[in-house]
Amino acid sequence: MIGRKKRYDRDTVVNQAMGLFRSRGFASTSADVLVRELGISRHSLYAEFGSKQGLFDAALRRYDEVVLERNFGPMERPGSGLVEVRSLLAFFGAAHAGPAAGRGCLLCNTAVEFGPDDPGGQGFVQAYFSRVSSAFRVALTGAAQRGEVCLDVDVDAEAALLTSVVLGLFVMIRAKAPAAVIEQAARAAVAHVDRLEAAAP
Amino acid sequence: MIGRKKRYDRDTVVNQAMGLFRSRGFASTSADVLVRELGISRHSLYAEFGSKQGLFDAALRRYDEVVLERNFGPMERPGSGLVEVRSLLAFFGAAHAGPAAGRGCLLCNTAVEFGPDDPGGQGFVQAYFSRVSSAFRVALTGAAQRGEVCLDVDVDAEAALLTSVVLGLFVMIRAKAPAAVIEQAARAAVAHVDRLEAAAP
DNA sequence: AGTGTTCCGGAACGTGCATTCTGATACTCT
DNA sequence: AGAGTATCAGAATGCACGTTCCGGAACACT
Repeated sequence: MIGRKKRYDRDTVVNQAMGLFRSRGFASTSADVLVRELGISRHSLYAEFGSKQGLFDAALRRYDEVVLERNFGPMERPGSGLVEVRSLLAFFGAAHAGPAAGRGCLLCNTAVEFGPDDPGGQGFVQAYFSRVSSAFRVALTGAAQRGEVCLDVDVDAEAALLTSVVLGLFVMIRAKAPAAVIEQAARAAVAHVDRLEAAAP
Repeated sequence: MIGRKKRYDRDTVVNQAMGLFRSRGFASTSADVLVRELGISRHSLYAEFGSKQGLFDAALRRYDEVVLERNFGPMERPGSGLVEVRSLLAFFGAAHAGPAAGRGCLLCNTAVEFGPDDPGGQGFVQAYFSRVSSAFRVALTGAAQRGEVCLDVDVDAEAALLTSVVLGLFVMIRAKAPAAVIEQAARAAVAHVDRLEAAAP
């Protein structure tokens, strides 16, 4: 390797871009803003990522690897069950007060911003829906196998319902809906999960 | 009234603008597109609405008056109950195949596009959250008073949960998530409402 | 030190945007 | 018909955007 040292760190740049896109959306995060906030030169941005879209793709991938992994990973691992589901719902129910307030979920925001058009042609949004609903399915299937829930529970349908609930929570967290509504929704979702438990263990 | 006749109809313009903003979002619906699609001259657009934002405000108000009224109005009327709730959920569960496919809900989309920033300073998004959650609350309260549901049901929490569910459905309808997930989510939500019914009538 | 390569800061380019302006057109009223 | 007014179609304006280009600066190697 010859030449001048990079004054930026790729990982840091992608992480910060992830935060900017999450707060402001893709369209209204201008190249100017990116250069100003990321501490990377305009030239390097294009050399490293090709385009604003390229950086966005990298940010989406990173979001999947880091944030979705942290949130949904526990449900995806074998042996997961209702504990993990409840924990996730409680976490999102409190997220209106944390760093996600006014930002929501990057992938949910992207799904709405781009609508049916795929951003970047790599299927991030569809993979997102698939990952979230699968995570719930895995956890509920595990719970069913261990007898944690009634046998007549429709795992697929319940997983889809919980997917819808968390997407709705993301919308409300993003738009700063009243904290009470967010908290109550999460609490009622936990109560719903409780009701899936087998009556007689 | 003196002078040339308008060649546009204000109501039609607002309705069509509502559709465009719903499909493409605010930012990426350019003034060019509006002029081309609405059959209104550029000059008249600004004379009538002041700005693109002014037209957007009118579209949001119209959406509230027409679409929200049609969908959530039945639940808001006194005497509503579980029938109206179930009917709404079933309707949204089938919306992925209708004209809303790839478009979702204008106000949900706006909530995500603008995030915590109010579009137009008239509180449309917060009023939206309030209206949706209230509609569910009214219907559930009515159901409780008529003994349709168990007395120990937390009406506020259930209303918040259903709000979250429909917002999530809107996201999935907008981004064309798999039809099965949307249908299952709505079906499980209906089943959840069924379970609120009093065991012994 | 000198040379080649890589990166930086910022200017420059072309495009598309929201908005305003201009001359022509179509209508109402006398 | 003629005068006056409101609307129309499209050009013009000014700005912000994504992207490219350029001269200088910093590093690795001889």
